[in-house]
Amino acid sequence: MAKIESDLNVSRESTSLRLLVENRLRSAIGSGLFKPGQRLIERELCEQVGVGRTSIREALRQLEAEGLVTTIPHRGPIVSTISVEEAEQLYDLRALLEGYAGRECARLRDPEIIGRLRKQFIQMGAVAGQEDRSDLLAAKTEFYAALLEGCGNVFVERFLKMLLNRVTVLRMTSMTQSNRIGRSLAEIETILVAIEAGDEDGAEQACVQHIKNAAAIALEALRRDNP
Amino acid sequence: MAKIESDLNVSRESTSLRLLVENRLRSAIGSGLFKPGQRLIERELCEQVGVGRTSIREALRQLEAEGLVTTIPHRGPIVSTISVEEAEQLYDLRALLEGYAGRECARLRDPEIIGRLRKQFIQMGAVAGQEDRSDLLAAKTEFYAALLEGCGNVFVERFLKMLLNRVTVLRMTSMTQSNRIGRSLAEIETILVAIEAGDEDGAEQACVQHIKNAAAIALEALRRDNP
DNA sequence: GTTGACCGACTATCAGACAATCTGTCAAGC
DNA sequence: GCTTGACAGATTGTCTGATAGTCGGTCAAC
Repeated sequence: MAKIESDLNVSRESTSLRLLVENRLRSAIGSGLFKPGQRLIERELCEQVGVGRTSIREALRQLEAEGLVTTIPHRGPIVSTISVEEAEQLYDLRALLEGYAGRECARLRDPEIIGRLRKQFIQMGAVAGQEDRSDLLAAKTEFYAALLEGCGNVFVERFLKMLLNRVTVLRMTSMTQSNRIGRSLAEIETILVAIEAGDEDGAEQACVQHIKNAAAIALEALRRDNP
Repeated sequence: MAKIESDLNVSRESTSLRLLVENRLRSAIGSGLFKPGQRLIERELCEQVGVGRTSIREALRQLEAEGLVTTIPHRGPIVSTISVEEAEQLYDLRALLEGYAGRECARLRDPEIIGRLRKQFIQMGAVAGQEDRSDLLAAKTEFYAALLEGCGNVFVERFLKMLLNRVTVLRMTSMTQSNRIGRSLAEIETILVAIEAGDEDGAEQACVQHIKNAAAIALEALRRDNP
């Protein structure tokens, strides 16, 4: 339905330098270039990104609203750290929301969404053996994106995206455990099968269980690092 | 635990003019002074609030992140409108999150939280007969605040606050229906009783039902106005 | 070891300026 | 009459420079 439009969108969203800065900083934090706790000094960011202070500041406000950075008054912004308690709460909420998303996906059974889910699942299986995990992470991200879209609730989608941004760092650690990959794939297949079958309860359960397992790994790693 | 600290906090949060502006604008929108769809012209806001453009803009970015205002590129920010579909989704998510909050309150049974809930419930009963509904609204807001805090999950709390900001306008319309007050009070009592009894399922159910009822009224009113 | 003054590093905020872009209008042309 | 194109006004997007306030650390004095 929106395909024609998007084809005409040559570079219509190039508007707003702020959004570019925002995404740049977001990915810099997500990729670990900026580490949790690190100070983000406005002038340095100006030089690094090559824009004025105004754009930097407004982008930082946005990230602050998302919880990705924390601004200490008269001290400046830092990359948000996450305590073990917060991580637990974050995963609890994620389980709740993703369970809901899975249930709704199973209820609605949008063919396009299911196609995207299956495609990414196959892709994940294909790249699971690679040494470099970035392809796997990309496929998993796409899988989640389809799941969130499929629930048909823009608020759930937005909130889950915010949560996902916050856990990206933790997710990397929980992914590196190679013995987890096999089980993770199996869990995702369970989700997929339940959605395709329209099994609402099963899809919800599978999503919740998947998050709980990922949470257990991530939290253990976090507890080990931050005692 | 935090009581001593908060007593010493003379005016420590007076820092950051931006936050003041933010809350000012938030309440202006919430109270209906700025109506949905209305344009918010930066310079006018500068004059009205009495601060520079920087502060206005950064506060607007924050509100934009919360979904309270929408910025149209090169046109400027407007107070967010809400379609019927979005309102439905918003209430669905609210039911999910508040159900969780109620369940967790019942599980944790923090005496301080329960005290606050009961106090606000009594207060609501006391002012329910008043012509002016602002006292009732205030008590209800406090009740919710205690409920959110009591769930012990900062993310749930933050998200629900954002959702509540978005529905405040709708809530006013659903509140004005005076025949709803009695039932609303009864529903809240059900929630309170279940929490006090530690009945997790009951608390969740009661919260969800309460939201669903409120949603039905609000959505009907919305459909009537925006066909 | 504590107190107090001082300095440097930043942020917080403001004011002014210029370019880019959207909107509406109004006349010209078919 | 309807479309097209040009033009002006309004507003944002962005940058720059400047001032004041605040935090953290240092270092001497008591």
